[in-house]
Order: sequence, then C-alpha cells, then structure tokens
Amino acid sequence: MGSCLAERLSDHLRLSQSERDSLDRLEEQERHFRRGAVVIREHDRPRELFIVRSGWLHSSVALGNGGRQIMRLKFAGDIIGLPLLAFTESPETVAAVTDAALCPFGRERFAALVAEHPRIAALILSLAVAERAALADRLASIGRTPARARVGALLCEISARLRQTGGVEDDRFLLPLTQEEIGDATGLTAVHVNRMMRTLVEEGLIERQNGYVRLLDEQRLITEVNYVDRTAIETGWLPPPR
Amino acid sequence: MGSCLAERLSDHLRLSQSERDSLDRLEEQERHFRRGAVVIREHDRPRELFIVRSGWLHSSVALGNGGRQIMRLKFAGDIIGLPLLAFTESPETVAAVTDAALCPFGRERFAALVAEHPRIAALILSLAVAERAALADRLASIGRTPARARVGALLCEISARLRQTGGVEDDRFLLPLTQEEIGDATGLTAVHVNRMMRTLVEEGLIERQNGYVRLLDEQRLITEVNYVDRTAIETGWLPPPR
DNA sequence: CGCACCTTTGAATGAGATCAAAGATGGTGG
DNA sequence: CCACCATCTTTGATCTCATTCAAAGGTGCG
Repeated sequence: MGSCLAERLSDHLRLSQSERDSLDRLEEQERHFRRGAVVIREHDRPRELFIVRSGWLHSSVALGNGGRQIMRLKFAGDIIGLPLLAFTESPETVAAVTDAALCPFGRERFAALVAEHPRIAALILSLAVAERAALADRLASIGRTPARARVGALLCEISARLRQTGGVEDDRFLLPLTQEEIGDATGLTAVHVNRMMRTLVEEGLIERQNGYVRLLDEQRLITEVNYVDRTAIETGWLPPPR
Repeated sequence: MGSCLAERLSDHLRLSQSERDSLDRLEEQERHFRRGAVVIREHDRPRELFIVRSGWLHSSVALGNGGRQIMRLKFAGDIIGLPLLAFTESPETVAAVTDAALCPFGRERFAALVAEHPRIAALILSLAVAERAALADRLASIGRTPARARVGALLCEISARLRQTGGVEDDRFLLPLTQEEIGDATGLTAVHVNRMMRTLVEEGLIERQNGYVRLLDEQRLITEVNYVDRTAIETGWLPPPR
C-alpha cells in the first residue's frame, strides 16, 4: 500500500513517478488511535504531522469558559498538524472521533519533499488555501446565520467531503458525532442542535436512523443553508513536475 | 524601492540575494485604489494577486440575507488573492478601507517563484497556515464568546498586526473602520458594537479620540478577551535558500 | 442487568437583534 | 467661510432566538 498523501494528491493531479517515490518514502509507519484519543494536544510541541488513513478526527481549540470550538473534521487523506509548519506550539487539539489509523511523518522530511518537488509544495499550498476558504465559510455561517442553517451547512460539508473518500452511499452516511460535538462545531448547545435536527427532519430535508443521516433533498438543503463546496481545487497554474 | 513582498518576508528570515532578485522581478507595477474601491469581487475570476504596499483593506464574503462577514483585514505587506491559487472564482471580495497602493502580479509568475525558490514557497505556506490559525481564533471568538470579548479581540488583533508594520505608536493607532464594519467583522450589529465600545471605554480598557484608539491596559484586555498573537511564525524547519 | 452516555422535551432567562430617532462629524459646493 | 447633506455614532424600547436549567426516555456496553 502506497503513501496516504499520494492517494489524496492524486485526486487533484497525476503524480510523476519521481513524486510518487518521494511521497512513499515520506511514510513508513502507521499508528492507531482509539475513539476519543488525543493525537495532538493544544500547546504541546508535536514532532510529527500525520495523514489520515482511516477514521474521523477533528481539530478544536479550547475556549476560556471550558467549552471548545471544533474547527474542522478530518477524513481519510487529510493532513493533520499543518499548523506545526508555522508554530512550534500547536494552536489546536486534534482528537479521534472514531477509531483511526494515521501515517506520521516529521517536519524535516516535509522540508525535503518541498525542496525536491516544488509542484507538490504548490499543491499543498493550494489545499491549505482551500481549507482556509472552507473555514471562512464556516465563520460566516456561525457569525451570521440562524441555528438551523448552521447545522444544515455542517451536514452538507460532511456529505460533500465524505463523498470524496467514498463514505457516502445513496446520499446516506454514518454520522458518528454526538449532538454535543455538532454543537461545538456550530457554536450551539447540544439541546439546540437537537431541536434543529428534528426541525430538519420534520421539514423533510433529512432522515435519520441509527446513526445514519440521509440528505433527502440535498440541492434544496444546499441552497437554503448557503453551503459552498470547496473540495475541488484549481491546479492549472502549478509548476511542472520533477 | 524593492519588492513589497520581500520586505514582508524579511520580517521572518534573511533573504538570499538570489531570492531577493526574484521577488523584485515579481513586482514591476503599483496600482492605487480609493477608499471603498473593490479590488477583487466575489465570483469574479481575477488574473492577479497583490501585495499591499500601503493602506487598509479587507476580505469579506456576502451572506444570504444581504449582510456580509469580514474575514480578515489586510495591511502593508499582506498578500491579497491567495485563494486564486486554489480557485478560479474568487470566494471572497476584497475592498479598500482606506486609500491603498497595491503591487499586482500574475499567478504564473508566482508559479515560477515557487519552482525557483522552494524556501520562499515553504515560507508562504507557513504564512498561509498562520493566517488559517488566526481565522480559527476568530471563528472561536465569534462562535462562543460574548460581544464585548469579540470587539476587544478584534482591537487586539489590529494592534498586534499594525505593530508589525509600524502603525502603532504609544499603544495608539488610527482605526478607520466604521462601527458597521466592525460589526461585519465580529458578527454583531453596528448598534451593539457601539454599546460594547462604550463599555470597554467605561471599564478603562480603551480610550478613543477622533478616530484613534489606545489600548490602556493591553495585557488585561488580551487576557480578558482570550486573544492569541499569530504574527510570529516558525522558520527553523525551512529548506535551505537558493 | 445496570450504569454511562446520549437524546429528547419543557419552561424560564437573557444576550443581542431590531426598530426608531436624535446628535456628531466631515466633506462639498455655493 | 459657511451651510447643507450624507454618513456615522449614540441612545432608548421592544422583541426573539438561543441558552440555561431541569428531568425524563433511549441505547449500548461491560
């Protein structure tokens, strides 16, 4: 089995053999985490970044009052710990939502990769920029839209991103988040998340059964909650491969 | 006068002559924008990125209901239009808050720079990651903290970032934002921003006179509103210069 | 079977929005 | 130089969405 990162990048462009080799060399281990385990703790000084091979995780920051804000869900193929490139102290906590398998790699190996393969560096920059845009969308959603739309937008994002990794069948996916966690992601209380979920069900927009969620009218939901898909990125401008 | 970008990057590391030359070649023009002018419009397909030479700008996204969420203020040395690296359609609007001078450059020149100077690519990736962290902080602030803290945190961020570019003297800076704009940045109404500003004044945390703001007890303000400075970034891991 | 944890529901409270209107301020043209 | 108009700030009253507090069902796991 090749590099997890190579698989992800292949979604966006055709890697050269040389690029693929470098990516393979980047990852020689696989580490496993249990549901609930903390992979990186806020203010710690992690030595490694990770690529998600399987499972759900999320990054979050602790709030003054004891709560937390979940920033982003991490699925198979996502890079964990990019902030380590800018800060020695991690600004965020990363924890496993489900059991998860991760591929760790050191910062110096990342530096070597960047030096050897400018196109990969540029692509990862693109992905970071896209993630920033997704974060911006969520900022807008949380800052200025009613609770129902926030919950709906989160479901849209999960659906769109899971589809990329084959986690959606028939517009239906397993949602292993508690309502508490959904609240931490959307800036709502668990109680209110519950009410909004039921509202969405009553309105015929979604359907739920034992942990699975189905988007009954995804197009309408997307429109009503103002969701924007940020999974597809531009690669035309990238420098040539090596 | 050399490249605006070179000046900014020099804050974080010592550029090689070769790097400096490439950066200089990147910028041969300077363009001026009036207060209120739109530099990049959401959904447009801009051909250029910019470096801010002088003035304040901000990026924002339009909300469904006619409002907008201001994402980030842009000061001298900031890069504008990075999303263009990931998307052909701009996900955000960039507008001038004050009269501003910008240095435009094309995406292909950026690609050439990245190919030639991996260290610069890595540094810009670092800066993008730091910006993402700052956005995350704001997300947490807007999602879960009371209005007073949101306004206070914005003032802290402005102060910290302006200090980098020499825009703060004696803990005092010119604030050219209307309360409407502060509201769009913090997810509050202009009316409520006004009340919170007065509260901060009454509490002796800030002082205002004709457009200037002074942070009277910056340390206390930072603690109370949970502000985290993201201006300093890690550069130890970067690959060697060329 | 029993204990944790999660979901659901109800009632009361509150932070911030909305609506409305009165001062300030500053730029513009006469 | 001044008057006027547009924009911005300030203040008050009311309303609403989400929070908080409380407690009753479910569900799965050890």
